[in-house]
Amino acid sequence: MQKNDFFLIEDFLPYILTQAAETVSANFQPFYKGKYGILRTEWRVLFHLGNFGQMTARDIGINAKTHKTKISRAVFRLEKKKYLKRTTSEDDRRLEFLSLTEKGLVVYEDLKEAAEDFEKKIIRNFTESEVLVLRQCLKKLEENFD
Amino acid sequence: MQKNDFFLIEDFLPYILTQAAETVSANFQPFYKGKYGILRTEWRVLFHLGNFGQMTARDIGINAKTHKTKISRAVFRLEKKKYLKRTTSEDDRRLEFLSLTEKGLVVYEDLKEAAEDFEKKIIRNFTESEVLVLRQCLKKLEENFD
DNA sequence: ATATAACAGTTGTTTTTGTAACTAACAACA
DNA sequence: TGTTGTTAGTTACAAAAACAACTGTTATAT
Repeated sequence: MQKNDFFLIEDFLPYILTQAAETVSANFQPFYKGKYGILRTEWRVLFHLGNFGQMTARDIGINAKTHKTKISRAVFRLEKKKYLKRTTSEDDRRLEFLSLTEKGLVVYEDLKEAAEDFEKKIIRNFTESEVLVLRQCLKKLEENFD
Repeated sequence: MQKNDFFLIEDFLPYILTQAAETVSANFQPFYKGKYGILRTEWRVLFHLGNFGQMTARDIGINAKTHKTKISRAVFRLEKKKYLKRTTSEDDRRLEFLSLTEKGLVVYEDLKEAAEDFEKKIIRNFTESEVLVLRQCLKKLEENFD
């Protein structure tokens, strides 16, 4: 029972999208995991705080589309490494304002450089227009599920 | 010490690429996990066999860039569900040829339909040219790390 | 032949994630 | 003021992934 089958897994967009993301992520990971022993979610929290300054776990979770338990654990580990500090809000004592310590800021600045270099490297064989379209497409993919 | 800082995590290509992949994957998952209780790696193995016919775990691993322990356990679970069968090679008794059972083929055909529909859905707001460039870019990203 | 290395696949252990239930604080409204 | 519901964040437990060590088999090379 051989089917007239035009479907190819290697052309299936969700598959090749995930493969590309996994390859890129696997190659970027050494910069933060290898050098500082932090996981991807910790990298994300670090970069949110480095980028936006003081934030609550809640807001990081919303912005990074990451579950609160994952954020909670990442915050705990970054705190243990003394990369961030917490301050309970006076207005609403459920909230904690998170911000980077001096030590965390140093790590962030270093990883920011690494990130910039890495990004340049992965698009070195792209035209400007390709980069623009790629960004546009990734944005549209997200919007499809809002 | 406020830095002159143009880096934005939300523009960082590895980040938005991963975010897009995670969003798309999370929305596709219900089709195989919800309906058949299989995990992503199991879906990949199923689709490799449905697509290419008989294969060894080794070759699936190479093609899908997936570690052999992950493949091994996915094969075990698909076998337990009677979706695939194994045949030890006569020539090299380390090798096992894997192929879908009738039952596995039925599941594959159903999920193939779902995949085709899903893909159409996620690129519904894309121009033809955008899809082409997106595919080209994802391919180039992979090639950067071969 | 036989020792050594390489390979396909599995198993055991640890680490990380997912999910649900929980605590503590606030909000809404009778 | 209660009482009920919602929210921010944590914790406990189960599921899955990562990593290393293992078994059995084949290849290589002396």
